[in-house]
Amino acid sequence: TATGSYFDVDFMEMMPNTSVTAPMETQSTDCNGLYQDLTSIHELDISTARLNDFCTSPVSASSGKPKRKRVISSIQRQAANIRERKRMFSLNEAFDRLRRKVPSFAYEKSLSRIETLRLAIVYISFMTDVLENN
DNA sequence: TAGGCCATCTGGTCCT
DNA sequence: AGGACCAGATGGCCTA
Repeated sequence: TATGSYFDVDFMEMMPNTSVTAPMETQSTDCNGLYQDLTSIHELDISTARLNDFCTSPVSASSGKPKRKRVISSIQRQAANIRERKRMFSLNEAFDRLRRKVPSFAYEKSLSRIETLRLAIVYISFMTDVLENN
């Protein structure tokens, strides 16, 4: 395939409980309006990739000069989406590991990400105090 | 029903 | 050139 071995990984297999929604109007939909599984992207023919139109963004943040938008095909966009999902998945794994290290009541519902971070800060501060006072 | 949380998409920027 | 990272936008789900 034109997309290489990266797409041999079926990411959705790694996240069986992840609900896949199609909130954006730009997402692919099938004839029933259902979300098209992006993991089948490796089956797409690269020759069908459509380049986005060129256009200019207002101003480059670094140079201040008008800058051309990066051209990205729909195939590349889908690949970037998959990479982003994978990145967020590893971020959530890290949150889960942190959650397990932070004291909480077992009967409580799982800490949210922001709660986990805040509790971790408090916990680390507490443990630091304990160490310094011994 | 409003608000919090989350998953996902997207485009911009940085880095290799 | 392309991947990683990031922040904003959007929509779904859940709970008070």
